[in-house]
Amino acid sequence: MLDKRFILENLKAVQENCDRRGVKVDVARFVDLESQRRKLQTEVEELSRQANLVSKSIGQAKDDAERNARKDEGRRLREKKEEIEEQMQRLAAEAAVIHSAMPNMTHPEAPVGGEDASKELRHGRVDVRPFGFPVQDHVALAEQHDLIDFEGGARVAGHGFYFLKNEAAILELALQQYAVDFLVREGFTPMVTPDLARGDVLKGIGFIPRGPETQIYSIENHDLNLVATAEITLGGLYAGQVIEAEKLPIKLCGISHCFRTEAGAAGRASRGLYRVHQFTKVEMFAFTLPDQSEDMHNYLRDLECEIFDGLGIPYRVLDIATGDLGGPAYRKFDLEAWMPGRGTAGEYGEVTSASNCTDYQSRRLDIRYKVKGEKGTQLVHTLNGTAVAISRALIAVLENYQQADGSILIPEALRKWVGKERIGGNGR
RNA sequence: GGUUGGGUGGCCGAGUGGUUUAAGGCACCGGUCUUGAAAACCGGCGUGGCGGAAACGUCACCGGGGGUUCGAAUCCCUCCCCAACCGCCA
Repeated sequence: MLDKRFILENLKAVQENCDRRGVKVDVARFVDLESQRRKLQTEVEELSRQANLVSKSIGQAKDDAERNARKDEGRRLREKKEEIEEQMQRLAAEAAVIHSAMPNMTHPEAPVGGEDASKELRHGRVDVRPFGFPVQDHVALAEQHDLIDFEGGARVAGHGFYFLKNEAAILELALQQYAVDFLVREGFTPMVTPDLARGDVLKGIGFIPRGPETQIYSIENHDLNLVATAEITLGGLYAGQVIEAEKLPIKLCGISHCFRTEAGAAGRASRGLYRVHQFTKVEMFAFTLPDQSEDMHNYLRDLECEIFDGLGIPYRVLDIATGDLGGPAYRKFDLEAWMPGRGTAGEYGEVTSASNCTDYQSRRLDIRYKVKGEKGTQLVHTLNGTAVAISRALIAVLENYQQADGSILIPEALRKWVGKERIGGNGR
């Protein structure tokens, strides 16, 4: 959520921001409703003040007649107040709908435009090179080496689910180990998080559970939902808390399963593991002081680069355009890894993203910090970034490390956890 | 799933209809004392909205919502959450 006062004082800038981000919101209408509501609020407060005076005077009434007269007066004031409060609530309800639709403000350097306007910032350490033999996609490779059972997944849970088998199962664990090991050395606190969370936590982070457009699986008869990312639980961890400023920044690394209905996403370039209903992810999350968040954002992006450099996978970094930002993000960087088997001649596919959500999430979740010796509390900034989304990373590993003989090398960095250097060929 | 007890300021915690203007403590801030620090003592100290240049004024807030009343942290209804124990269970 944006700060209401900020919206009132910056109507034009907020409207322009919504337009740039392709969100249809009538900011002027919100300002109008909110101004009216505030006027009524003042009236209500004046009536409350009078009613309080009447209440206090009752003890001093000299007889029953006077006492009763004052009670009548008090009742009259209360009824009038309730009437105005009702109007106020109608205004507030309409304003709240507009308010919650407003996206975060945007970093001034974020490229303006739709998806195609996203700007490439740089490439990874490893170059994309021709293979010199016909490449296979990860589905074919997995079939050849008996690594993934899509049919079995479908039988048990439907399309979009799968069993990882053999080296793929080991690689899932190895990728987690690799990412967590790396992040712990960077000072992140490792956490295995709940895979379910309450509706309020989802909403605070910016997900909409149980709507017609929802991407979230919900549990029947409970206010619980399967999380789409550990961002939800890590952000929710500090909901309603006040953090001492000297403890910031807090850097957390969460391991969770992620569940997404992917409603409406069928039929696109989503073969095999690319777009699935469940996957495992190692997520980075940070709480910072407001003036730390931009540096933290760059840091998270650079860590993502280091992780993929370490795996030896080519990638590019995108500064995501305004029209393609989610609601809470002030700025977002994506890493797209080279997937040689994707499309007709290989394509980049999104593998991580890092967002600076400034105070947009913390305002709704009520996460504040307090500076020792200073009065009051302020909202923290929150950031999140993918360390490794296993399913997509697996695609990149399998496809980039395939060899002319059909075998697949294990990336050097993962060998100590996989315990071998090659799938197929001489290795098996 | 069952039973019981709980939810009050940054934290702990008192408080069963009107000096609650939310006691007291911790933490924090200022001061006295001290070479310095600690301790002790004195004073200050919740959050948010609105008005105001400010001093200040005013309203709201005791898990959420609703109700009773001139007046609710306190009484009633309802929902949520937390803890402990029991049952079941990897």
